[in-house]
Amino acid sequence: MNERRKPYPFDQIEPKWQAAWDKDRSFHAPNPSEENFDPAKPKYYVLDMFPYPSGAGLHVGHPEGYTATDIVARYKRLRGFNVLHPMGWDAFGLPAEQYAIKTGQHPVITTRDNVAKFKSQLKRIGFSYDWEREVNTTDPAYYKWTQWIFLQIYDSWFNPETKTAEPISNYQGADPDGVRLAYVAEVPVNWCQELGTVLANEEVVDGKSEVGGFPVVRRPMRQWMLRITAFADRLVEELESLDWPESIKALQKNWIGRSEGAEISFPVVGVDDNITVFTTRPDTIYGATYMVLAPENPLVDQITTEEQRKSIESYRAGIATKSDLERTDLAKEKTGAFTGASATNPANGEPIPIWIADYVLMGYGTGAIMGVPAHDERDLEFARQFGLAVLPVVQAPGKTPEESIGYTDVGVAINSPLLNGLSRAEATTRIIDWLEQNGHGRRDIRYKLRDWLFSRQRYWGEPFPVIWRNGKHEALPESELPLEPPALEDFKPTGTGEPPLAKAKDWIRYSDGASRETNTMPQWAGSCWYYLRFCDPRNDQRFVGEEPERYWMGGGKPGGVDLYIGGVEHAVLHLLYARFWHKVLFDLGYLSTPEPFQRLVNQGMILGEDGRKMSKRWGNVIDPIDVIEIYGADAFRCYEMFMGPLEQMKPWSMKGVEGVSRFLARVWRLIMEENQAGEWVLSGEVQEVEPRKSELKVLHATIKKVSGDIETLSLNTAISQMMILVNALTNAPAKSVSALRSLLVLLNPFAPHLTSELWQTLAEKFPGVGASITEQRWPEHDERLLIEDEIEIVLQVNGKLRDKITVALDATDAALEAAALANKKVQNAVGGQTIRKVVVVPKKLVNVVTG
RNA sequence: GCCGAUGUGGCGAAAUGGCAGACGCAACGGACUUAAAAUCCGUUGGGCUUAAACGGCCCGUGCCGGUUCGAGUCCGGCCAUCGGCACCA
Repeated sequence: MNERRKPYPFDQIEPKWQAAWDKDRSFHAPNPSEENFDPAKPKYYVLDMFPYPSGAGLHVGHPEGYTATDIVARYKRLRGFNVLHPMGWDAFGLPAEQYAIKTGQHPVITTRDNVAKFKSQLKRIGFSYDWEREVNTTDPAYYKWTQWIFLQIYDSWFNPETKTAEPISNYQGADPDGVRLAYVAEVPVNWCQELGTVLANEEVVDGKSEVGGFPVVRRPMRQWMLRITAFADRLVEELESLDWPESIKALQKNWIGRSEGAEISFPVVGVDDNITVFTTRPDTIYGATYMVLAPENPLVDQITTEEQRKSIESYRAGIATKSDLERTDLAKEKTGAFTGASATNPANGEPIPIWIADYVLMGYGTGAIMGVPAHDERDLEFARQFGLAVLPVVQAPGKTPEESIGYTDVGVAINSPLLNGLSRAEATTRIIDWLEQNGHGRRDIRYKLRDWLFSRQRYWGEPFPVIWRNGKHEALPESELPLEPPALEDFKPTGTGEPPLAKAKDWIRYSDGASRETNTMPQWAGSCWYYLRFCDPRNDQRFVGEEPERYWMGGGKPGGVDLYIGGVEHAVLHLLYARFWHKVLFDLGYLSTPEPFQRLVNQGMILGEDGRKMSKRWGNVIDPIDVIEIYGADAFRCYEMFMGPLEQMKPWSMKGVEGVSRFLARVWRLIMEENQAGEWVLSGEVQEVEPRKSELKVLHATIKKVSGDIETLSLNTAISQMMILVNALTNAPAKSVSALRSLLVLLNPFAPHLTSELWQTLAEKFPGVGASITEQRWPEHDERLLIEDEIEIVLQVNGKLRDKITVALDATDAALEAAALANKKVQNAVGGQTIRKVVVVPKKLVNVVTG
């Protein structure tokens, strides 16, 4: 392979400037108490979702979001902001541990190597991170505070009166352990045998583990849970004020799944017990013709009659062997079994049979429903399957309205004695009031969201700062943090559900009979608060100092992280968990804003050149470092932004990279030329002259467009506009130093190395240019220069373009109309038709309407 | 089924209700060169008309309809693709 001639010497200038930025601490953001802190500067916090440093290194998806934030960070600095733009490592997790199991190499070592690799790769792209703020979730100095935050959660409860988290010491009830925000419960959990651990609902996709795609089964286990459900309402409501994509808001709302309705009690005939159901349609109670319990519902044992016991037991046994996937298969027929018992419909006193069926889930509502075939498709299907009573709905064929149930075509209820004549909304209110007054039920809200299963049976995670004494848990004293995991030879999961840490007998022993918790926290723990640590990463007294927190998170309106960019895959995982922790810490008085991330943007996935998802399987994976070798980091950055809208999914194109690389080379040759010896020197065409009028116009149009486009993250069109400018300047006989100065500052956030080098070269010959490009001010556009004295007017007949004419800027409407009517092409198009109307849009067009 | 996003040239894509296709890729033609690469200049949505050029005309933003002097853009109804949720009562 012969050496490809480089379009400009990026291989020399890129390492040079990266080293210079490091040496000069160019991108260090001082905190309020530090020297060089300028209180006059507004703050801007721009954050990337920090990566898991895998052994494979960066792929092209990482730098997409990172480049966008880097452009914004550099732009805001030039605009005079104090910019917080940090990077760190989310380094606990399965791959490092699995690698350890395979090779025996400790995850600390693998993590260190992988971080070093990631960091050197990120540096090669020229990101302007403040590396002095680097954090690593696996660093004891970091997870000390993860453990500390867990203890704050453990020591809190949710006060339903104030709807906030409060210290457990405020709790007046008898059983504080029953209300803690972190608690232990024996619950059916998602157990993954292959991974040897339990998983959160959010980590299970289609009955398989999100990591690895291994089967997941339901199994009751004692686990640590976080009471995220207490915050369900606030997590939904407070989404409203956030500048997030609607799709992400919808995903979170959907996941939380709030539904309003009522709880209704049905007395069981002949047994001193009630079956409580949750329904969103209490107004349909008159149509309830049977009840269904989930097969796992403990009430089943109490109410089943002797004759039916056998058939109930065999049905339950059949269900138990089924996976969640089989159970929830929508295509299958309804199954169920009769308990022999019946219940009384509280609304009309009618006895109705009680069944069990697997279409009713123990995990939602009360694990029991009232069957209303007239209103619910699933109930109807079940009733038909088993020949249960189905009340005809309004105007069913062959039925008179008198025999029917439901709402008439004018929307009022019939054959529902308490509700007749009411609208659906009125009927719902009326029936709930009636149920409440008569002790049959109450208004209720239910959520799909479950409490967060927070413990894992893995080695490579934060140990819980908890000890057990006489079967009861208690907090480890704060002075003993960080609690480091024991040194282990064998990291393997035990396979039984007992955590690997249980093998470290010495470590477990705490003191006089007390022992340590052996579960570890899930990977999400460290990422729940890293954005806070970035504000004050070296503080060893507090998880974040009050002043830095107030400045970076509280300052400005409305506060929080000003811009957060990352992948959509975290919509219901990281982004929900972090909001939850943030709210707890906010309630406890540690934070100044109720929400962590004010503006969120998701970058779209980059596909392979073949339009498929990049994967080893298709052989279409692009390695960013390979691209940088050939085209340089600036071309790589610009191409990733030029591909298309940031949020959109789009395929990679090497030809596209080449096009952008050509553009950067044109910028280079605008200022540089090769001398006889083949060295690049300042071009003789660069002169201290005023730009021509046409150049000034396109320059100022570019300043305006690029500034606006960076604010809205329309980075592809910002680059287009700079291409237009460069094309215009290339055609100019003399290259004006002042125009080049502006161009370089505009392009600097996108191509920082190239512009830094060119700036330096310019400044050597023309001292007025100014020392360092990173210390320049962003140019302002002059609206007056954009105004033309002659403008083009579009002439239309009936909305169709017929001609264009050039007129003076100050031409009156009447003059425009006259010019249009005098135009030959307009006259041709009008023909003999009468002119009904002439629409004149000043400075734009004239539309002649005939009729 | 429900929720959300997206449909524009050969391709990636642009267009505050006002010239559809900016910018880039690819393709084609030209300049430079012994030649190639690189670079520079030009053409490029489809069709019809014309011997050719100039010009002229028609069609065109997933489909059907509506609002408007004017719709890629707004409204209503469909279709397709992608993503999420899903016997959630």
